[in-house]
Amino acid sequence: MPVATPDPRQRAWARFVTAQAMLLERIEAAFAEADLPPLAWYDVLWILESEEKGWLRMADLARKAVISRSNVTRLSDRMEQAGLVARSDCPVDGRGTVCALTAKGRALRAKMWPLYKKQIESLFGKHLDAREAESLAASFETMIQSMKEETP
Amino acid sequence: MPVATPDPRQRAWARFVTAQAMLLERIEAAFAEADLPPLAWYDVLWILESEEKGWLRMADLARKAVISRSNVTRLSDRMEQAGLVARSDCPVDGRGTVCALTAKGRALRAKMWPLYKKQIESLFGKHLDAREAESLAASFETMIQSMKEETP
DNA sequence: GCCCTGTAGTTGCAATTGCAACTATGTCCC
DNA sequence: GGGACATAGTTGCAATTGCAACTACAGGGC
Repeated sequence: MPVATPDPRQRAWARFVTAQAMLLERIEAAFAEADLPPLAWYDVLWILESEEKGWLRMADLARKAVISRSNVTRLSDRMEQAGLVARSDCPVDGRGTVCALTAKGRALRAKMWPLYKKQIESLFGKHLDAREAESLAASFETMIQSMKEETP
Repeated sequence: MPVATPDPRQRAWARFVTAQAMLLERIEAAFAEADLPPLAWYDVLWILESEEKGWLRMADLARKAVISRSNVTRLSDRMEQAGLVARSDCPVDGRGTVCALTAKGRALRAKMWPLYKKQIESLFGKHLDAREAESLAASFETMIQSMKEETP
C-alpha cells in the first residue's frame, strides 16, 4: 500500500488497512483483558439479536457476519457449548439449521456492549465529527452494497 | 455493532467493520486466484521497499506491518524460504536481526501491484471522490497516530 | 569484571481459520 | 416416481495465528 503516492484514494486505502489492523487489535485486547470473548462472538450475538425472530439460518448468519460457512459452523459450535446460542433443524428445509439466540447469549451481549462502546468511542468515534462519520458510513455502505451485488 | 443506532459514529463503525471484512476477503481471493501470495506478503515487501536502506529490524517490521513479533518471525521464515527477503544478524546489536528485501522480493511486489491496485480501485477507490478520500485518509491517520502514542 | 534487569527474536503448543471433500436433502425435468 | 444437479451444513486436514516460555545479548550499577 503505497504511502508516498499522490493519489488520495490510495493513501486512504493504506491508512484504512493500517487503522483497521490496529483498531481490531486494540479492541480484541480490551475484550481479552476483561475476560470477555472475542469480537466475532459479539458480532454473532448482535446479528441474532437484531433479528426480530431471534434466529437465523446458518448461511445467512455467515453472510451477515462476513465469515465463511465452515467458520460459522465452528463458531456456533463453541458458542452453543457456552450456552449462548442454540441450534436446531430448520422446520421448512430438511437440510437447514437455524441458530437462535439464548437468554444467556442476550445477557452476554449486553455485558460486552459497554466495553465495546467505550473502545469504539475512544479509538474511533473520538476522531470523527458527526459530518465525517456520516460521510464515512455512507461511503462504506456504498462499497458493501456494491460488493454484495457483485455476485448475487 | 449496532445498526439501528442513531449515533452516526456507531453506524460508521458498524459499516467499517463489515466493509473491512468484505474488502480484505475479496482482495485475498483475487491474489489467490492469480496464484499470488497473500496480502500480508505484499505488505512486508512494500514496507521494506519503502525504506531507503531496504531493510528493517524485525521489531520495526512488526510494528509497521501491525503484526505480532512471533508473526513476523514466521512470516519472514516463509518469505525467506521463497527468496523474497534475507535475514542476517544486526551488526550493531548482537541480539538483533535485520530483514532485507531481495531482488526477487522487489520483483514480486512489482508483479503484485497491478492486481492489487486494480482491486483497490474497483472495490474501494471507485466509491470515493477525491474530497472524501482525503478526509478518510486524514481521519484514519489521526486514529493511527493516537493509537501509536497511546503506549509510547 | 559481575550481577541484575530489560530487550530482540525465536519456538512450542493450543486455538482458529480456510479449503476441499463429504453427507443429506431439496428441486427440476422427464 | 426416478435420476441429475444444486444447496445446506459439517468435517478432515493443513496452514496460520497468538500466547507464553525460552535463549541470547545489552546496559547500568557496584
